[in-house]
Parts: sequence; C-alpha cells; structure tokens
Amino acid sequence: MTAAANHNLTRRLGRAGIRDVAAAAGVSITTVSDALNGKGRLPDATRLHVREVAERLGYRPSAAARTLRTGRSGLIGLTVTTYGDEPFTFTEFAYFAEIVRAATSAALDRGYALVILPGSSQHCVQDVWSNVALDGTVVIDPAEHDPVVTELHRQGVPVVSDGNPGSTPVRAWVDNDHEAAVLKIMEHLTEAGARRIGLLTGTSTDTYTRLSTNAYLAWCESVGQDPVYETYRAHDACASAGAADRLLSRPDRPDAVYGLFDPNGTDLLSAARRYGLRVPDDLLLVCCSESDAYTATDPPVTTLSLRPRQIGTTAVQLLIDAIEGEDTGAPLQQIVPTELIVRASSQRRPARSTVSPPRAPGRG
Amino acid sequence: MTAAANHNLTRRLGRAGIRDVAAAAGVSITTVSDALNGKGRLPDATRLHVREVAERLGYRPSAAARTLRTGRSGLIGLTVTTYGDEPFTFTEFAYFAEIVRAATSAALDRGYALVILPGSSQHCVQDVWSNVALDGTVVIDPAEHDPVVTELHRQGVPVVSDGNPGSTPVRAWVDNDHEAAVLKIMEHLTEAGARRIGLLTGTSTDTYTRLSTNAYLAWCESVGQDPVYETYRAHDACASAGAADRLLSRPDRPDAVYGLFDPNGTDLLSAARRYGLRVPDDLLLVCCSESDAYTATDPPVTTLSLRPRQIGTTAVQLLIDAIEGEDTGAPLQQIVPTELIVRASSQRRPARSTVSPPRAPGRG
DNA sequence: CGATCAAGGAGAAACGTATTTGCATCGAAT
DNA sequence: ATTCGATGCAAATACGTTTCTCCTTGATCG
Repeated sequence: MTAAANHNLTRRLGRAGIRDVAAAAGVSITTVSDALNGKGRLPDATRLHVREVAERLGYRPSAAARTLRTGRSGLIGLTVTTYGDEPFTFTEFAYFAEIVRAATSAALDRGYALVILPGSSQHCVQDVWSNVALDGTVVIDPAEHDPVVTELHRQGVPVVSDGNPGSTPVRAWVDNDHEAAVLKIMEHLTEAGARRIGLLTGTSTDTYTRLSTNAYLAWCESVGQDPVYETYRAHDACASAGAADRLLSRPDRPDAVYGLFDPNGTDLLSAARRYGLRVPDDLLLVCCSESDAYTATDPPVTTLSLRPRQIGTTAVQLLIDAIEGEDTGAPLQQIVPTELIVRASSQRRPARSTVSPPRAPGRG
Repeated sequence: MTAAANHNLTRRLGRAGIRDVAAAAGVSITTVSDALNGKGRLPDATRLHVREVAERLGYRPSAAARTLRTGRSGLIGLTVTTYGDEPFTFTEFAYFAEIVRAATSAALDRGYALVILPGSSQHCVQDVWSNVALDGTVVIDPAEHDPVVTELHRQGVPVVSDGNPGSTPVRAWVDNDHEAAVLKIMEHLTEAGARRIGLLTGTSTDTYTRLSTNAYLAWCESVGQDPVYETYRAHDACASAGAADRLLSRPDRPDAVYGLFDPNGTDLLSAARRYGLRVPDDLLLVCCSESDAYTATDPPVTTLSLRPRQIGTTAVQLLIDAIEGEDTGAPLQQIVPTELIVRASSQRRPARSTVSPPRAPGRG
C-alpha cells in the first residue's frame, strides 16, 4: 500500500490535495507533481491521466505550500505613501492611481499579482508587511534611509523605487528628469511670450519638490530673472488656493506661472479671475497634473504629465527582471520622459473660438 | 540536546528561522512561537527574553509557513474587470480607482492586505488566481454565473460582490439603489423646470445600465412623458460624443438630459455648444461621475456620485466579517445611498456670477 | 507522607507541496 | 549471458510554522 493510498483512508474532509489525486490516479505524489508541472520524465499517457483525475477532483494546488517549498510567492508589493487613514495623497491622487493601474497590469502580464501595502508611517506596519510573502517590492518615492526599504533589503527582497533612492539600497530605480522638465516648461513659456515666470511650489523636502525648485532657481539665474515664487504645504488640500492668491497679488506679479502640483491649475485660474487677469492673454499657465479635468476648464490648462503609467510599468518590469535574475541588460536606472500637453492656457494667440471674451473682474 | 540546538549545528545559511531563535535563546520552538504570539502560559521573563533574542537575530516569521499551517493568509482579493490589457475600464476609471483606494484602506485597517486580480476574461487567469492564497475576495459587478465566483465558492473562499449577484452564490453584497437614484434625478430636474427629460445610456446589458434605463422608462410611463433616449457602446471611449450629438439633434429634443456615464457630461456640454444651447438656460444637465473635473467645467456640471469609497469600504468590512466568522448582525445586503452633487448645470436661476453670459453659437 | 495540581516548557505531528535520490524493469549492446 | 543506460515511477526529506499532547518539577493539601 502506498503512502498516498494510506493517506486516502485517513481523511475525507476539506478540499482535494495532491495526495488525494495521487491515490485516485493510482500513482505517487511525485508523479502527480511532475505531471501537473510538466517536469520529470513521464509518458504522455500518465501525464494525461493524472491531469484528467486532478481535473475531475477539482484539485487546486495550495499556493501556501508551493510558496513555502519554492520560496516564490508570485506576489509583488507596491507601497504608496499614506497620509492619515487614506492611502495615496489626495493631491497626487490621479498620479498614484495611474501608477497602481499600470503596475497591476504589468505584473499580471508576467504572472504576478500586486499587493498594495502601507508606507512606513502606518501604525500596524510590522503586522501587515511581515504577514505577506513578497518576491519583491516597488517603493514609490522612498525617503532617505527609508526603514521599510532597509528592512526589505536586509531580508534579501529586491526593491525597485520610483524616484531617486539616494543612498537607500535598491536594485534599480525609475524616475523622471525633473530638472529637464522644468527647463522644458520655462522654454515653452518664454516662447509663448512670458517675460517673468513665477513658480508655485511646496514646502516639503521630497525629491520632486526639491529638484524642481532648484531647477527653477538655476534657470532664473541663467537668464537673469529674479525668482518669483510662493511655497505652501502641498499636502494640505486647502493651502493651494491661498498660495495662488499670494503669487498673483505680489507687486512683481509674474506674467506666467508654473504650478508643481495638481490643484494649482484650477486655483491659479480662479485667482486670476479674481484679479481680472485673462488667461492666457494676461497670464500664461502650466501645471503638473495627470487629471483630465484640465481639458475642460475655461480655458483648458496646459499640463505636464509625469507619465505615471510608464513609470509603473517600467518599475514592475525592472523588479520582475531582478526577481527572475534576468539580466536584461536594461540599465538599472531608467528615466521616463515627461510629456507637455499644450492647451490654451499657455498659448498667447490660440484659435479664439473656445476662449471666453475678456470679462470684468468680479468676485469669483 | 534539544532539537533546536541540533538544528543549529546543521545549517548556517539564509535568514534566521524560528529554530535559530529557539537555539539562541536556549528554549524550545514551542516556547518561541508562544512567546512571540502571546499564547501559552509563560512567565514574562521568558517572553521578554525570547523577544529580545528574536529581535537581535532579526527574526521574521515566514508568512508562507504560517499561512500553510493556519490556513489564513491575511490576503483578500479584489477583482476588477479588465478590458484588453488595462485593468479598470477607462470610462469608469475614477469609480474603480476610488473603490480600490477605499478597499485597500479598509483592508489595511483590519490587518489585511489587498491583492488586485484580473477578471474572468483574462488569458492567464487560472495561473495567477491559483497562485495566491486568499482568505476572501471582493468581486466587482460579477456576471450572472460568473466562473470566477463559482470556482471560489467551490473552494470555500468567501465572496462579497459589488452589485446584485443574481443567482451567483456570494456571502453578501453591496450596491447602490440605481432605480431610486434615477428617480431622484428626474425629480431634481423636474423641480428645476425640465419639461422633457432625455437619457444617454449604454447598449451593454450590465446591471447598472439595465436597472437605470428601466427606471427611466418606468418614470416616463408614470408621468406620461415619451421616452427620449440614445444608446451607445459605453466602453467605447469615442462613442459618447456621437450619442450626445444625436440626442440633441432630435426633433423632439429634450430640455434636460441625464447621462449614465462619466464622459457624457463634457460631451453633452460641447454638443450643446455646437447647437447653440445654453446650459442651464436651454438645457439642464446631470451626469453620473466621480470625476472632480465637473467642478471646473463651464458651467460646472451636476453629478451623481455612486459613492465608490463607501462601496469599497463596506464590501471589505462585510468580507472580513465573513472571514472572521463574526456575525455582526449587519444585513448581508447593504445599500449605499447615492449622492447628488448639485452644480450650475441643473439650476435654472443660480447665482450668476460664475456663469458665462449667453454666447452666439459657434463651432466648438 | 502520598496524592493532586498548577506552572513551565519540550516533543512531535501536522499543513501540502517540490525535489532529490534511488529502485526496479527492460531493451540493447558487448 | 552479463552489463549498461535509459525509462518510469516511489519513498523520503525539507520548507517553517502552529498546536496538541504530554512530561517534569515543586508546592499544596488532606
């Protein structure tokens, strides 16, 4: 009597295991495993027979057991900074949502599933993180010496980051060239006739804010313009409007503005309306956003897209390459180009049909 | 010599396991497990000592082993219908994104992680689904006799659905009352002065479309209005504009329209512009959308929100209750109320300050 | 003084799979 | 006729936990 047959007598409950299949097919566990996974040397007859029996019994291999045995779970993590209770920052919502969407898709395409995990600041981090077996993780915008990344690295879990990881040890990373993006926008506005370009930026010290602001300052220096900018707490949903207002009420009011964050566009638009400034005639406007809301504003606003879909996809590709040990020769650092979507707000003399006529200043 | 100590001699590679901790602490494996999990009856001294040793060794329990042993993975699935390569339908993007966001958050709050999985139509479904051990799954908008749900049910995995599951066997479900929502909108438009209300609806047979359309037809019957509606393939990104155009070019042109899908708002707006119709003066407009783009259109458009955040949260709550066997007494079917966000497009005489003056019809 | 009991902890059996090793059998080659 | 390699499959082991059972040791009580 085989072990499988013996086992078969002892239990009748629960779902069918590999042992049940072996018993039912009259073969050993090994043979079942080999037949189902296409390994070993078995004649086609055996293979087919085993598969047929497995099918009939509705056998599904236990993911947990397989993971334990092979050390591979087929799961990759994605951590998104959480503020308060909600994952994803509100203001960067469309950006994160697109990344998640693209990353999920890219992972599924290669047979992996994606798990969304909380960022370092969560309370019950330890719990949830250590309760799931990950083959690798994508970390969005890791802080310098990020504890999550450090821990993962210690455990030998490959990490790919979105955003320059600094000295944090990651396998690869992907990012935009934020300096180049700012320069592109400055050039665009200049060509559209801007004389003094202002910036709406944040107070936080994350890489994106820092690099972009510095690029702006450097550009100012290079063209001999005095910097004109206002900062605000970018993660405070209400603060944007105030900053926009401050920027446009300055004595040295700019005739063009670039806003680094998503809500800046609408807030600048309504501030401009309050001060009787026509866009784009009196004020050129660009903001960084993934939202399609700016196709329908009055006027439509030129936006800079950071291409979150490509970022998500690329990060996952790099991660899975690392997991599977495929040295694809792809550079370990990939730069995703940004995309400037030019709309009416940054063109001085566009086709006028869709642009509102000048109107008297009123209370917005 | 204990088994743990014995083991300690034999292996020196890889990460620390529970055995290594036991050996280093001079206790048995059982004691380590109990100490770390707060079980068994141990004096605080032992507990502390074990924890300290575990910490020093950087011990992290293997999620796979724990899952295998306990039968619980701490993972819940979320399946989102995928079209082509991308998960989430484009037109319903904001809706799905909000559900995912809220579901993720709700899951994390209760110590679970969320895995996004492909819908039934994917090619490699079998692979990815059976490679991850799930404690339960939220299925969005399951089809009648959905194969994924059926299979999960067979495996004893609890399922909660968003949308009436019909005869598909789920543990609980959550949905909006789509009929009530349509009636609410009809009343709102009527109060705003609408005489003939039109509908922009889809050709597909999913529950949402069907229920909403039928509710509209029933309402027409009850008030004695001839139905005025156009249908289009709602998942075709470009088709909406054509349908909006058709609806407004009819001889029996409605003086108010409700659009069932997200893009309908902007498309109706530009169609109205093309035909020289002022919104809201000549045409009242409401559409179902989660996008905040409609706060910034000209004029802002009244939207119906299906409250995807509450849907996602509730679905996850119900699912985890089912997983943990907590009969909270909560009804197994929960209705999430919809929210009508009234903006200028459906108010005949609003505060006019932000509304554009009438303009001559032009080519949009 | 022997029996009872509680505290503290050790042993060992699962959980369900993948994999390594090894045992037969059989045809062909020496 | 013996050896040999190839073929088809079974047994056993390991993956790292959790948990059930049981053992030991002092202390308490009748």
